[in-house]
Amino acid sequence: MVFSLCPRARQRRKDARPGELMTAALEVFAERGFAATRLDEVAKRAGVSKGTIYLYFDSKEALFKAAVESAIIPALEAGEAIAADPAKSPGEALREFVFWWWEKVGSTDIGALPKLLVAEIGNFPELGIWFHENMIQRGKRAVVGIIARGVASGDFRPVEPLGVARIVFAMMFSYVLWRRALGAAMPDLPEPEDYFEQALDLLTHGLKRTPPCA
Amino acid sequence: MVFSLCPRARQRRKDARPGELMTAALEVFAERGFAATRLDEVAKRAGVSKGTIYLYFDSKEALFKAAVESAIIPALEAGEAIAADPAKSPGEALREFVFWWWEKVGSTDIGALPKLLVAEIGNFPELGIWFHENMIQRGKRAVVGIIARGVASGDFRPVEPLGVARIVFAMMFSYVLWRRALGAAMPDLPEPEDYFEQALDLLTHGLKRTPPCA
Amino acid sequence: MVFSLCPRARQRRKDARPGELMTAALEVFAERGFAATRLDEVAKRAGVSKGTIYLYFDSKEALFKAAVESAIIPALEAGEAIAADPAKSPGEALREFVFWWWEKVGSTDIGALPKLLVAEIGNFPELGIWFHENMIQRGKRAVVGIIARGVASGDFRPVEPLGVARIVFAMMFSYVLWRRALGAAMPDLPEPEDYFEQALDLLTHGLKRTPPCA
Amino acid sequence: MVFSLCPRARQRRKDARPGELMTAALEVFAERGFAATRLDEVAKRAGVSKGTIYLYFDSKEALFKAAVESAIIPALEAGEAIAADPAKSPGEALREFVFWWWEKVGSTDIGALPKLLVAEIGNFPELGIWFHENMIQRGKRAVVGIIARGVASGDFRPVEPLGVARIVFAMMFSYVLWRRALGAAMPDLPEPEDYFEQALDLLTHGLKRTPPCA
DNA sequence: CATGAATGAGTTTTCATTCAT
DNA sequence: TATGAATGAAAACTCATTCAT
Repeated sequence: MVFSLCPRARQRRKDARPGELMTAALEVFAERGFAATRLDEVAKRAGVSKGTIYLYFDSKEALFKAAVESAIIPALEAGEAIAADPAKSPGEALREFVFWWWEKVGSTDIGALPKLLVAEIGNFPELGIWFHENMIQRGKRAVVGIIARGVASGDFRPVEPLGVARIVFAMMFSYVLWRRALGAAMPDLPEPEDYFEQALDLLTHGLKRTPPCA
Repeated sequence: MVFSLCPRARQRRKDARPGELMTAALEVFAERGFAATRLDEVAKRAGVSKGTIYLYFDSKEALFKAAVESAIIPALEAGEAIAADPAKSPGEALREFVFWWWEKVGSTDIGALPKLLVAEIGNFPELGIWFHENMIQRGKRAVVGIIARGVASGDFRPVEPLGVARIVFAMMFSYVLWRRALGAAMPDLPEPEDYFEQALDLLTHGLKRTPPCA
Repeated sequence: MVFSLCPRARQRRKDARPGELMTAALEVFAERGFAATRLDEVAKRAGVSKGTIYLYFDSKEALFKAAVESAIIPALEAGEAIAADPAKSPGEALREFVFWWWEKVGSTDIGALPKLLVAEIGNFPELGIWFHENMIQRGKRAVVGIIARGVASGDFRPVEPLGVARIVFAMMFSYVLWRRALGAAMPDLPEPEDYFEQALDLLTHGLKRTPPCA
Repeated sequence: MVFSLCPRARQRRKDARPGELMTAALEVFAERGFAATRLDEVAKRAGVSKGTIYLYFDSKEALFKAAVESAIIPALEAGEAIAADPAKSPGEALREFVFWWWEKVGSTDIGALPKLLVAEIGNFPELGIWFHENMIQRGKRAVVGIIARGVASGDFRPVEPLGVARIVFAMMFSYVLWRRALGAAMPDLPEPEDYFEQALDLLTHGLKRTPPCA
């Protein structure tokens, strides 16, 4: 058997195609936004011709929505798995949540969604509502659970759990945007481990020096 | 021929036109993104006809850049004024910085820039570099100064000032994006005062309960 | 004043444009059918660029419907005027109706509709219903009135008026189609006056020789 | 490998394919017109895949022409048989011709041709010439023969035979178009027997009441 | 032979840009 | 200056035609 030097012009991969197209599309949409994305470019990245897209999707908008959902669905499923493990201390659980999120969400395909969302929400308002209800709310609930447990156990000060969740999300949301959107322009952006470690430390111990006991 | 009843009106109008156009443009660009923005819509919001735009700007891109700069310049000028007032305690100075930023930047026209930046950086990479160098770096330097002073004075723990600045910016950046982009979809978004107050409190005192002195 | 040798590239004739476009469109649609008509061709015949069409019509289909209606409406109005003049003998009234129809309908722009209708009814069924109700029914009613009057007065045999109307319409419908569609292929097609004269004579007196009175 | 249980089926199928395709094609072409017809639809109606069409026909146009001819050829052959039977009275012969035409032409696949012809003559002028020469002329000659015989025998008034043939064809042509094109929109269209009976009666005896012999 | 996924030329449609008024 | 009708290049979309299986 020999290796084909030139890839076959016409491949036949009906089953794999939609996924390939959605992956390529999500990439370009996240890079350029919906309106600035040319289907030619998506087709090129998926290694097919423009017309092929229309075998699987009715329109550019349909492709956009399918691509977004295809990234969201595994995130949703992953979200189900975030069970606050009661064996862990609340501080440990929070740390695990953040690192789990980065590994399974922020650093994967799904991590392209926040940028896309911010950019396109003005043009696809229903996308924002969907995203908020299904992703943000759900994530916050997980964090709120952890914090509330910590407050109840006396590990944490009597803080407002939702307020803490907002800060945690601000930190994750910002990092993924900075990395995805401003990556090239921000050479001083730290590695995720360092960033999250440092941020969690600050969040945990605060800025203020604890006065020595008298 | 008839006499104009108000001969100065047109003159005044003429001088104000570029500004009016840039304001309207920034609004629409921030809402829809560069590619999805129609000059028809910008013209309509500015109350002029589409052709008029071309009397003042060479192209859609020129208008975009002018609109962005017109929002950035006052922000830059305002930035100059953030002198860390040595009379204030570091904690107080940080709080003042955050609220000043919201009042003078986040809640004004300039607050549209982060969304625009996130959305368009893929299409206008130079915009990202410019923005990072002129806005983010400068802002961070101000915060770093405050934190370093606090650490030196013993008010703060010996934290890494740049790391703190990142958290502070994450909090501001996220809030302005949530408000601008997700506003309609997030009915539970708190008022800025509450959000920043709560976040600063957390940042200052941390989550962890301080154990009572033995 | 001199005559402009080259027509101005950019004319400004907002009020006249829709009509010009619809006229050109009806022409091409009638020639080629809806699907085979290219908007480029319509634009060329109307002396504008392709984009101009979209200033006045939302889509090719909208242009099609507007063009059809614009031809139908004057026909409808003309139809209102067909009052069976009671001063005329029924034979005379029938003759006048047929010639009026040819002059005001068959030989005008409206005469393109039957061909268009036959060709496009499979793709635009609602067009057929509209056409039948508004044009065919109305025309038949006029003829039925004339025939019924003739039967009542004893000028005509006791025929079924609707059956006669069908024959009269068959004759008009066929002629207009033959002339419009097959014109080039049927060099022996008679002039309308001769055709209708001959047809009316046949219809009036029949084929059968009247036996001489005994 | 399995044995085919019915080894001849495929063979028989293969021979029948072109005919099945042409029948399906004529149907769709007559419904939608040439340009609006999708080969996908033709294939579906013929129960094969789109690619199969190209095993038998070089192009859409070739399929169109073949489908048209396949309907025309039996009509031509049938036409040869219309010998004016001298045993019949001219009135009887005319009546037989019309009913023969309906049964063998108008109500069969061939009856789709007039609609197709009217619709596509602008795009296929040669089709019009062919159709006129081979179908219309030939049919008219048959009718002209009958009428001339009737005039010569004194059964008919001394009418112009070609003029009569035109009326007879107008009646047949209109009916087949109305039925095929406007069928759904014209619920009051009479049955062919009634229509032709009534029309022939009118044509034979005329509208005018014959004055009683003095 | 038959299939139907893939292609790409050809159309429709959009909209930044121009320019006669 | 200001207007907005007109333009035409560019992008979305369709579908006859091809070809690997």
